[in-house]
Amino acid sequence: MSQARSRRAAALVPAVAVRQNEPEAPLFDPVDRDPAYTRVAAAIEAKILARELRAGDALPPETELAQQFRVHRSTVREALRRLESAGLIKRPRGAKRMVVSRPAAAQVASGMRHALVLHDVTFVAVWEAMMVIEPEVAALAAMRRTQADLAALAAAHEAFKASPQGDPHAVEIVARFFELLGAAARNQVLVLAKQSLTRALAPSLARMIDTVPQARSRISDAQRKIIASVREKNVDEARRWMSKHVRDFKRGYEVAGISPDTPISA
Amino acid sequence: MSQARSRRAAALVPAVAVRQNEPEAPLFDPVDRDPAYTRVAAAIEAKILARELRAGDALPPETELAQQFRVHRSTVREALRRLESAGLIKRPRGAKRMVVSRPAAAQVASGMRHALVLHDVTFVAVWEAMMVIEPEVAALAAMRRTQADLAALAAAHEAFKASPQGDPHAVEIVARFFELLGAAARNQVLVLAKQSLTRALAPSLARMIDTVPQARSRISDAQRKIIASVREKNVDEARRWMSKHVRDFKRGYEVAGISPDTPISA
DNA sequence: CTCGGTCGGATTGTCGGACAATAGGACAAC
DNA sequence: GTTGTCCTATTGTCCGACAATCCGACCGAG
Repeated sequence: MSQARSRRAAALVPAVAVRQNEPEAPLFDPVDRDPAYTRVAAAIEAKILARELRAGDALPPETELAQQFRVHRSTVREALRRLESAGLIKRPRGAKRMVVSRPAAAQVASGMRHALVLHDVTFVAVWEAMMVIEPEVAALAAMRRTQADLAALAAAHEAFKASPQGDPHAVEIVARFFELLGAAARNQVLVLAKQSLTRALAPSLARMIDTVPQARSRISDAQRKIIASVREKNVDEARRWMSKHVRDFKRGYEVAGISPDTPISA
Repeated sequence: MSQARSRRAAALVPAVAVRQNEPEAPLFDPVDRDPAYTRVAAAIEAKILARELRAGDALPPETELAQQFRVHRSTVREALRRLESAGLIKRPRGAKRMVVSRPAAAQVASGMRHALVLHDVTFVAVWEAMMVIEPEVAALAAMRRTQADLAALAAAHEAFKASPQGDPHAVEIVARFFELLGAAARNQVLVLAKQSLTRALAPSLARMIDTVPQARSRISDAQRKIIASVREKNVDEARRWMSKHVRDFKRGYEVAGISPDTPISA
């Protein structure tokens, strides 16, 4: 560290630097010269992660931040946009000051969705991940579900059955079923991962449901079986049925004539 | 809430708004009045997701964007910071213009890590997720690994064995082992999810390894077994050993006297 | 003809300053 | 108490400016 600093100092005095030439250890680190807005953002981010600024706290006004960091207000604002997009701060509707916040699940999910879409991730890849995660989540849900969870799941199931053929909302209801199951599993990490997957799959899933006639009844059946297993805390059954359920999605795609290698475009 | 809203709306059209007052169906949607920088960011983001702007393309200069959107350059810059933080655009070292890019895995992972940390997610929660994902990833890796994958895994394994007791890099090497296995599994989605988990766990894992004397040899053994199974394409064995391996982490924490409910603080 | 130096144009990073709009609070009027 | 009014703090947006730096072109020396 102090090495690096003194070396960098030498860069300002060419005569010194030219004389030494050990081939090892690149002699010069790339001089770190990131823009001020980056550093300001990093400084605030650090304070948030270190809990010195807690969720709900209001940030000092921009002018004050500008004074403290000795930069222009515009620079502070650019830093704030950074943090805002990361979900670390936000302005509640109709509030003046920015407040510290914790990134919402939806935010993380949307970030992952962007990544998946732009990396041309295929349908099978997402499906495979679901095959890994969802059955285990169902199993956990079967172990930990409460009465409230069951009620919510049942409600979602009814909503799906009630949704008319060709209803564009149907997919959202399916997604909600998955999310509720995640909630019942009481594991925030898996919930986060799951949510990204369902969100990514939703658009193409919608096409599939509309194309394959028997899709709706199969989904409905699976939901019923899963709810039953979860109600009875039958862990293995829950896992098995969810496994079937997810596997069915792929079958649906095949029937619908959608190639498994289709990238999940927005 | 809706009271306040209708009041504000009523200000714009007093006569009409005042007359009707059904309590249901909020009568007015909240007028969307998001700042310009949000809309600019959204507009560019849309073009990127729609592939009209492809990764590698250079964005028009800020002044030009400002002209096109009819906003000031400062406003454009705030929008750019938004997209930059989302990983949708970036400035390659020493490039002038911004170029469109696809969010790197590390970026998504760090986003998820922030979320996990700030939501006080506990060690067990992350561990549980690993228990779900990692064994299946190992299984996939056993099916799909190439010679190159094996070589890389072996190298990482050797590096770990060679790392001196108390080496702070040891954890990084463990993490690399996991990442390489993910790469061998040929599923970008799981890789993304995995990476977030190992990153989140790394700091506390480091403490654990330094505290528990037998941790190093157990990890080393597990890696050896896993590599062997993957080499022989023995799917079930790979899954089993990885399962053991991850389970061992929790045991290590218990031995080290770290409570499973410890939040994974940075 | 290749190599290093120089120059100008294009763009970004940062700054100073300005102003309208609005949230929040205090306070008076009904 | 509710409503209207005024004040202040703070944000959203703009204008204009300038240094730093990258790039490419041009040029002179070996």
